[in-house]
Amino acid sequence: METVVGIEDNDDGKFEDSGVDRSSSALSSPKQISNPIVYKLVRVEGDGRLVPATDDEVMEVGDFLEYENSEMHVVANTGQNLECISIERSSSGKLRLECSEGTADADLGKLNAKLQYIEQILQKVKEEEKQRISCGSPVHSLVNIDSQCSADKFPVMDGKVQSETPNQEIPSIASSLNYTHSNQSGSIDQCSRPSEGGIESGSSASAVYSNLKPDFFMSDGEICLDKLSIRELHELFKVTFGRETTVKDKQWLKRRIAMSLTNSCDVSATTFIIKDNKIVRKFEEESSGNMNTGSLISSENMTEEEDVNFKDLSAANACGLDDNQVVSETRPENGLEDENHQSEQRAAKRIRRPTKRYIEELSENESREHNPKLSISNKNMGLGHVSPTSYVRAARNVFSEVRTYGTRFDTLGGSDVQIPCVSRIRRSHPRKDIASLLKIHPTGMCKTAKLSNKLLDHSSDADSEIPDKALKSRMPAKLHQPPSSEPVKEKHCPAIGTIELQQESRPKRPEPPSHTSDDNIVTVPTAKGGMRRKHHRAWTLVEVIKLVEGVSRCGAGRWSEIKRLSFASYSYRTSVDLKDKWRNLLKASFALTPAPADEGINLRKHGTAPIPEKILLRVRELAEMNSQVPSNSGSSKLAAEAGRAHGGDTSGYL
DNA sequence: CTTAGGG
DNA sequence: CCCTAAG
Repeated sequence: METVVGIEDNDDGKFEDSGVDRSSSALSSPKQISNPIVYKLVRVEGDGRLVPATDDEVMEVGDFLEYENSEMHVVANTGQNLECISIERSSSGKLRLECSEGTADADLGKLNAKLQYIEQILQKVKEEEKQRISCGSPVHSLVNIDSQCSADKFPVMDGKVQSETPNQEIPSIASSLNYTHSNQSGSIDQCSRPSEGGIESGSSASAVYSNLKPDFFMSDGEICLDKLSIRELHELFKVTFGRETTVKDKQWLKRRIAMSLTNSCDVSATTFIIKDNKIVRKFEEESSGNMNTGSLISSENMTEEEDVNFKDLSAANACGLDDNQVVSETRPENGLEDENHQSEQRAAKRIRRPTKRYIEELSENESREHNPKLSISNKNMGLGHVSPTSYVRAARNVFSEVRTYGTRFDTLGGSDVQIPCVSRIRRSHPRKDIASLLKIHPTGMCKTAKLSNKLLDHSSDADSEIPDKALKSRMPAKLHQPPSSEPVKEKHCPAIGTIELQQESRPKRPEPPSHTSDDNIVTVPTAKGGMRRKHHRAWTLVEVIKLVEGVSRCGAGRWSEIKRLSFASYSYRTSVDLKDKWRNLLKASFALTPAPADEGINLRKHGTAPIPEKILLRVRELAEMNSQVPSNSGSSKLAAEAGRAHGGDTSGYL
């Protein structure tokens, strides 16, 4: 949480130096790609802070990533190391802090022991996998990943353990993360790291497992936990959480354990997998209960993409759950089980689904803490026990629009709870609750929001691979990508916007200035008393061009079509946005050309000539075409110009 | 849900 | 941009 705050601080840093950011991301991206963990693209600021990559960023890197993906297996090792390092660097400070804060030494010791144990298990598994791989199983890629992950994890997991683990490279940070994670979902860094690891391991492990014994996995998964006696569950709980529990509720224990295992970083996940698939399975069922997960797991021949998806899903679920749990748990540190229980339930509720608006708000605010208010959003959700399905559903609903690949990325990001990524959903309606949340902590909420996002994303992803996504095809992207949540861009990181701009503009030409980077988020007081945020995302030249192109192709008025065709990659920019922008363009184009001879002149007039005249001309042309009424009585001007435009160079453009 | 228009 | 009405 605290870490999150730090991110928030970034605001100042709008990354004007997007160039730098980009470069960094680009550099890391390939490697990242190789690593499942790395998936999340993160921009490292000068401070060393990690900023979640935006969709745009992801897109940019996307090519890279995709490319890499094909080959990544080989590279993976190197990539991971690098990534780890980078992460470490950036986040280490925070992480450590948390660590210190975190669990008691005793707990740590236990954890370490557990981790070691897990590690051993993992080793075995790896070996098995390798053998399998050598045999030529398709899983190969997965295996590699897994091994890598495990390696990372280990070091990370036990800072103490380091000596034992071969990888000393990995900083103690990881360990701190893990612990922290279990105790608190804390800083972004932590979250991202652990979650990633966890996800990765989990997915990989699961994948592997599936290869080995698909059937078993499928059928038994849950059962194992069920079979455990309460005492055993307690034992497991103890190991997992480093403390004993008096709770007798088997269900609760199972849930708890499963969740923690899944979530918890590498170690837990790994252990989990290795020891009992069941647990994992269980977790999945409970959390996601999705066919998707199951199917993915079950399929032996998973493609990389699928794997990725799977990972994402698991990660998302895990993360979400974890966070929730963590939060709930942490608070009630009193240790009363009852409290924990309650908190857990609450968490579950929370996860279920914040309103879009809510989410957005959260991301922006970055409220560092989960507010109790979150529960409000949850209100809607059914209480009782959380059914996995409900989660999914909620998520889906919320993100229906968002769910582009970007969303998926989010999922990854989701794994990192910390990263502020909220997928931005525009049309959500503001809610009072939200408003209150916002007011409360600008900083906080990130986690929650993220979590929710993750969940949502995942769920959505899981549910579907939505055609759109598929179309877009950014499957790979999804892998690499992180996080991105758009919301982040706008709100948290101005940088994102900048980046985006760069991306787009880069190809053609840098846009003027200001724009991009700033997301002006202005909160406007509503009569109701709620605050509504206006996020402003400057239109880049590229976007404008795309829009014009789309209009030319589909015709004005078919915004949804245009959106699908030309703005698939832009999760923000709704059809309404397109419409609005077009309206503005029309206005501009008319205004612009009042005088026929002045193309050059137009420019001169306003120092700011964001939109090239050619485009405006083109716009005018299109407008005319649309209207098909050159003879508009109303605007002679328009007509005249239009005519001129036609004759002129305009047509050539685009 | 998608459009269109107003604010 | 946001919001709302209308198809």
